[in-house]
Amino acid sequence: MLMRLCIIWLMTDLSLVVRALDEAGYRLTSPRRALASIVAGIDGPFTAARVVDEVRERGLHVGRATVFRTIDALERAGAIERIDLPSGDHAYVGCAPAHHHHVVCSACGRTAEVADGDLAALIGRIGRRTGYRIEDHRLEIFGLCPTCVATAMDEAR
Amino acid sequence: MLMRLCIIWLMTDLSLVVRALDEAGYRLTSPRRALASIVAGIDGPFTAARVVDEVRERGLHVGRATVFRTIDALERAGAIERIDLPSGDHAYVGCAPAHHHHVVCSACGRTAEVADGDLAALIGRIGRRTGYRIEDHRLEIFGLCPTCVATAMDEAR
DNA sequence: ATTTTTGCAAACCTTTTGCATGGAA
DNA sequence: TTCCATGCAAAAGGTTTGCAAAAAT
Repeated sequence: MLMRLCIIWLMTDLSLVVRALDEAGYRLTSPRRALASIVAGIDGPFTAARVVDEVRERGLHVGRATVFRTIDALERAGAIERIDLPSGDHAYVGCAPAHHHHVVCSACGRTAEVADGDLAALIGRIGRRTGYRIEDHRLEIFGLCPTCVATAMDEAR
Repeated sequence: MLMRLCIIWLMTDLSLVVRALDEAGYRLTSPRRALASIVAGIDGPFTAARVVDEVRERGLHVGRATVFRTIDALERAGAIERIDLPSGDHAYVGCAPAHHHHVVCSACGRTAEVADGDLAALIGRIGRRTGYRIEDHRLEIFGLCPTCVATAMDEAR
């Protein structure tokens, strides 16, 4: 079992999510508030299916289409950002105004910071070398956090 | 002159794809050869749907399932690599044996390969700093290729 | 009052799977 | 001859859309 480690942005805060929707001109309806709350309460990357499940588990009256439409609205509003998991699934992460990169182990929840300066320099160098005017990039890292490495070693014995 | 150069290039690429399949222990069937030819002939990233279209346009007798199974085989054999476009579509690009990354032009789809040296150093540094045992990584870069930058400038007058 | 949003269901699109047949090694 | 691979069709997911009713502004 390979555990995943992804670079994500700062954890989501409910009020930030709602405000982003509001400021982007979206009406603040109760389904949207409910979904904002769900999204803000999920730690780490989440899929649309995960949100749909959460809706069902909480016994909320929110349709599947509304989940997708709201996720779309949240993305347009800049409250969440889509990432692509190695499995190919589309996932989303909350995103705060400041772009501080974190490393998070989705298994145990431990986080570590990644210095962004090096990556920015690397991207800049690549742009210069290839002649491309680079507008966006994604870096995904996969591996084992220290604790999980130890656990894996124990289990392998 | 230019045409001949093109043909030679395509054939070389095709043989690489077929050889990769062979060396990975896959049987060389005629559907696989046909699909290898299609994949080798596509310039830039391609989706499974694109391959299915190409099969239909050439009037080939190859089922949809075989397209997906062969793309999977090609990926396992290391002949192609999956990238995720900003649109969320799954696409594939042909790739040389060595580990590397691509820069994808968001306007025309041209790709350029990126030397991995610096990134490997960066990943190593992240691993050392965070204590994570990093097992894999993916870097995708999007921007405008030199040609499209020029075009954009022209259009902006 | 006007415009947006919602839930529902059905449509759509991509990808996978079961199975009998056909082909490669 | 022995598996592996194929085509077909059906299923399985994931996402979008049409529409009338409901809610926000």
